[in-house]
Amino acid sequence: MKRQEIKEILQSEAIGSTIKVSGWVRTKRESKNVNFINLNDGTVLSNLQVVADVNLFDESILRKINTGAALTVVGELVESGGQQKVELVAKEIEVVGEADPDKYPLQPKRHSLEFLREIAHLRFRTNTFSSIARIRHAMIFAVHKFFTEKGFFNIHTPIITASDAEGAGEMFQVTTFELNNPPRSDDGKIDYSQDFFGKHTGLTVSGQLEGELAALALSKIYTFGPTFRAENSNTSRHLAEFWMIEPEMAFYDLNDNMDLAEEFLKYLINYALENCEEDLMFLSQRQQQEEKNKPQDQRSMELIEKLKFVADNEFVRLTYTEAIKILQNSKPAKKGKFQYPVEGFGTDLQSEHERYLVEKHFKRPVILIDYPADIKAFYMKVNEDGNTVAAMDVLFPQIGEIIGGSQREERYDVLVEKMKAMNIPLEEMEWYLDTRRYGSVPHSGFGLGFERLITFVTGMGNIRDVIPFPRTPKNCEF
RNA sequence: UCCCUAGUAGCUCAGUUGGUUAGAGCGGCGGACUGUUAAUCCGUAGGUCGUUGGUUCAAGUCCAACCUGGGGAGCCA
Repeated sequence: MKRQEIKEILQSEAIGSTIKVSGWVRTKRESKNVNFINLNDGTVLSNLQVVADVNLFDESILRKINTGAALTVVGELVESGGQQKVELVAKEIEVVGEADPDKYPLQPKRHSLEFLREIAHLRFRTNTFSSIARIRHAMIFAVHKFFTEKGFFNIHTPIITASDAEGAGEMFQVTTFELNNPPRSDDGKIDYSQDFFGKHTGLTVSGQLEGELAALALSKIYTFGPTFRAENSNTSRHLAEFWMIEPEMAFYDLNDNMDLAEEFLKYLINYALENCEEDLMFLSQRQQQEEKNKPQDQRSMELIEKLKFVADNEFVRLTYTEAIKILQNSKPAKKGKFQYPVEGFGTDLQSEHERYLVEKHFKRPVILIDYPADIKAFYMKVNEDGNTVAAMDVLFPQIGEIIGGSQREERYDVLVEKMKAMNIPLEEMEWYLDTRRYGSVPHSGFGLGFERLITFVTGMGNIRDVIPFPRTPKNCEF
């Protein structure tokens, strides 16, 4: 007999049919004549209740049915008298894999997220993490679906790269040298010409520069790959290894870029609302339970309500200069409540400022554009005023910057001047500059931190809980 | 990396101004009861108090350093 998955069983509710299921025991409740076993196979949040008549099964089998054990059950699907619509009356039970109840770390009770992080290899077996895993998958699929429908091509940009000129962060080094005795040149410096690639290499911090090359031939491309930053960041929204989506479009200006970013985010959120309802409802209840003891004003908006709100409302778009004015005239500025004062043009906006704009002033996502040139990367297009660049940051409540992007500087002379001023080694970037030498066109793109998106969609408070195996400073378990 | 904070049973936590055998709930185990819903009730085992050093007659409690977690900041996605 072919195994059926719990998802299809609960959908079909084929009363009276004999079926075979396999899964892991969540809880077992013993009764005089029957045992109730909640079985979960991960295909869906809900469990299937298996009813085992104690007179039908040997004591030695029933003893092995503990939380965490794997079972295959053959039985008849019947209407249930309890909370669930259907249940499985077992005829045969095979204990496929035992789980010693004395040692199995997951108990039928609530665990802290911090504890579950320490047993990340088992946390998939909890409602919370299986829900997140399913939503994460749905979002991966939706990303590819969105871009495919829009005529974008997915490009695999390299994971090992020699260009560390992107300025996006510290790189992890890639080498085959013996670290205690690397080859050295006469002046005592490490001689990378003898390394595997014949030069100094590292893990990518961004696929953007390579993405631009593809976009300036294929018109619209996107990357979706792992990204590595060796920054010593210890926050709830940074990972050393994360997944980033970077679309790059030829003949797009900053407005086109903003339109795409907003449409993209709303598409993804709507996809989750339409396809992950049960998991979202569970996470919503979980969040409300967790925040029950918080004072009213510190509780977050109900998850599904929050997602609908973002999907249904236009993002606010304003320039950096306008934002500075709003901040300077704000209550916290006048009362000296900001830890970092807003000094006027040139001030780098701090988290507290971004949060004020998004959470207090506008109460919705904000796209900030036209930042001062000196606080942004070399490749961003210089605006006509000469002081600002065509950058855009999409700011979300709670998580802050979810997207960073810009229109790129397509003018060869302007770009070279900028690179010189910012000490970018031109000789290593000739391949990039070739795109500006031959058939250069206006183009734009942005980067979306995939885990930040998942953090927002699931309502989780820590980015380490939305990636199966988080890599952070001092943490590379599993 | 900086600031704040925490580390006591498998998990979540309590532990008084330093004072004798370190407690609870949940989970585990044993039993009772029972078409149950993280079942309920009774009983029971389980601890090098993060590590190292120091102060003291005496340290879970005070001091120092380190390790690890959490919150915030910076860097950013």
